[in-house]
Amino acid sequence: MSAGVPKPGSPVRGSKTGKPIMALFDLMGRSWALGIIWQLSSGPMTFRQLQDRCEQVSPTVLNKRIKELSQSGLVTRDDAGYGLTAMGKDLYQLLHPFGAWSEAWAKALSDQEQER
Amino acid sequence: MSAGVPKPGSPVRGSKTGKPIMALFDLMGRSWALGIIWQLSSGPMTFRQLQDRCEQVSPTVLNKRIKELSQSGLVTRDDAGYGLTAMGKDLYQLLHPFGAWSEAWAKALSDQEQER
DNA sequence: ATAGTTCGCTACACAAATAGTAGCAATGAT
DNA sequence: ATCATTGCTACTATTTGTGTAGCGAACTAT
Repeated sequence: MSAGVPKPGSPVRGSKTGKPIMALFDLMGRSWALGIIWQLSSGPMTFRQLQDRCEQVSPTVLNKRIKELSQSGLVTRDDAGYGLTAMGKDLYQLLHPFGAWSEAWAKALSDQEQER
Repeated sequence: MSAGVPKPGSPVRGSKTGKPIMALFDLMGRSWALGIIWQLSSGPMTFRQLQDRCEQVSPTVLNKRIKELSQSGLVTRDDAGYGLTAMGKDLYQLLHPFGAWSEAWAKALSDQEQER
């Protein structure tokens, strides 16, 4: 049922409507997609550097994600290597708060474990 | 390589370190996880209502996601049905801006298509 | 010129996740 | 007793991801 790269307006994995938010969720809901954007936020890097940063994600998937994210206008490649486009950086701005939130979430979960 | 429900501190799918942000990305990077939180933000609902809202996601996956999100402290169930916990609502606050962003993204992509 | 290194990536076999359909046990209303 | 609705579970088919090996091109050093 997958329809290739999630593109707003056309059906995507798990969504026949293609509502932009669903297309975005599909794109972000693929393995390592979020991680790749997260890592690239610290600046452009080579394929292999990116692979290392993403804890040895398989080249198969990395290449696939890169192609998808490129077609979605979030990632590009230039002399410096792979990096975020303006739109990609824009998305990262929304993603950034998740870092701090995840720390609080981690703490809440471990506290909750203590109680048991 | 999956390690069940992504839990900060322990290895997760695609991450051996278990850094909170990676655990969170793993959790969110599963099919329909984001969509479920998105839908539940509009209030509690039954299993089947949620399934309908999520465009007929298979019950297998929906049930799996619900269990994962419950264990992660983001979703609960009460008389009114399934709903977001306080922490879940908190996460949704971060997720909310993605709605508007995805619309802009959709527009940018279609404009880009016009140019070709 | 040649040998070595690093690069982006492809090929392939295996494992895991998801889709999609059918249907069951429990509950409540008629 | 019948029927509808609930939250699921079982099952198979397909898709997606993992993990390893290695190729061809580009660069570097000898």
